Amino acid sequence: MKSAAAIIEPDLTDSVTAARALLGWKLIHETPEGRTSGFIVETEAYTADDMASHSYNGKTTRNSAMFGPAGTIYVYFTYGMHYCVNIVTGQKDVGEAVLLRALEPLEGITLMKQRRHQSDPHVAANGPAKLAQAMAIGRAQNGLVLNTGSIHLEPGIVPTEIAQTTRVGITKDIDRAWRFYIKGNNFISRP
DNA sequence: AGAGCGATGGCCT
DNA sequence: GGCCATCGCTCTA
Repeated sequence: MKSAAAIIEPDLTDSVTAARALLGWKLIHETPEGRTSGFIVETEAYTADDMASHSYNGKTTRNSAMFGPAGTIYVYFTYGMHYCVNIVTGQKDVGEAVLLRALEPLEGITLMKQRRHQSDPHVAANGPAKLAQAMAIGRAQNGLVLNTGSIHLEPGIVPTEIAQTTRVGITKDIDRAWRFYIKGNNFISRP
């Protein structure tokens, strides 16, 4: 029989909708050290006409992954020491993405805590740079496409209630309420 | 060629 | 709550 063997994945067409829809999905990274995974519990959307977005001033070598097709991983380095992980959304050649800000650890928790030099799983991935470190996602993973390499996205949990706020740590277009998190979850970066 | 700065986190008070 | 470490990328000259 002809089943529509749909690889279920969140709709990444609209970046803001995708930021909300990604909550609860399971992010997985397979590395030689082992497999780590967690539920996405906090996100932020960045769009092409958004002054806070890295893509606002056009494509550069740094942000080129952001102009790839939806599902591409965009990793950037900031503050001289931190990596942050995004899932590209929207149309190819239009720079839009969803920043992953926090995970609720699921598999490989010991490894995540080791990478983070922390004993408390609650602080293992409760911030964009912590998430990147706990999952060992860095420059080498920039440009990977979800579910075609070492990084995968799978269905996870269905959020009970979603909270929406303004975004964190930006100085431009600060009024857009494009941060989403699972209300009541203990693994988010801040209320 | 070089200054300025950033979608942060950790430690200090 | 505030400060600062630290460096690649971007923009300007």
